[in-house]
Amino acid sequence: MNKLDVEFRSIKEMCEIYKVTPRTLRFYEFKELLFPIREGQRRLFTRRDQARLKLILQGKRFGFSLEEIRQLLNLYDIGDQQKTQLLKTYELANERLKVMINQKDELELAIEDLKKMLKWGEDVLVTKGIKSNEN
Amino acid sequence: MNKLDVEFRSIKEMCEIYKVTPRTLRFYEFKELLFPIREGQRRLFTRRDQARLKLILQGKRFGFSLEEIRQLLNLYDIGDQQKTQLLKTYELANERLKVMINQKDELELAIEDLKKMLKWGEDVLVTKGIKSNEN
DNA sequence: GTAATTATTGACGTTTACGTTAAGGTAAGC
DNA sequence: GCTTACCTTAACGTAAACGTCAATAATTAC
Repeated sequence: MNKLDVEFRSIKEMCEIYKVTPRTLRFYEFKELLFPIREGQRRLFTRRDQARLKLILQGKRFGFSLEEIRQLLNLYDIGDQQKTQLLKTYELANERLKVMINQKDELELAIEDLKKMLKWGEDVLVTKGIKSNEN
Repeated sequence: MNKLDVEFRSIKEMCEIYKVTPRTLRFYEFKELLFPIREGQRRLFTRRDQARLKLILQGKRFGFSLEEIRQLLNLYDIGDQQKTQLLKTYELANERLKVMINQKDELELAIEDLKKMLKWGEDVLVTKGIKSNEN
């Protein structure tokens, strides 16, 4: 009966553990990303919901939209998935990876450009005696 | 009288040259990023507007918001700027650079994680005979 | 002189991922 | 019996950066 390994969690517990707001969890349920069961009115989040939430948060880090994440979550509900669907999901993730790598390259370029601009701006500031050139 | 070096440009010309929509240019004017003059009703974009637009598009690449860009544009209108303001602008750009570098690091981490997930997904697909392991 | 082109202002619509009240239900503690 | 804590649904609000009409005007082409 360990608090760290219970079957169900209240919305509050979920919020504390995963650093999200109640609104967020309800929103994810509304969007069919989570499927908490009910005890009367109240939501009880299962282990499955917790696993899914972890993946949702991961997915957000990857820049997936919630809708994309919803699709990706099917990758973890394999039993009832058709092969085609599964493969499609895999490919979706692959495409996202490409996008992310492009983003990274773009970002690196932008960083370089901004660095140049800063150097220029620094020169201007130094010339105008607003900033010293030490450091 | 070269088309490549005229004093004023119509909104249409601007759109073609800089790959933006009329709405965008009007929006930038509304937001006080551009200051086209008027010939009757019509807007005429000056060289200054063009220079500013280039910087706006650059700024967007850097992930600046339009409001931040509006402030940064003051860096190029130096004559009437107070030193304090100028330095502040410089520092704003510097902070943005830090943010961008953080973003890049985050993105690189996310890419690595996604790669791992893809590898795992690939294994699953291969195991299930949905995908071959060649390539 | 009329159609086509290009322009204008105005204003509501779009997207995403929630935030923010409002108004109330339920259970525990004292 | 009352407070307090926690929960619920419903529904409008928010941000950014424009998109997308609508209605109208001026210019140009033929």
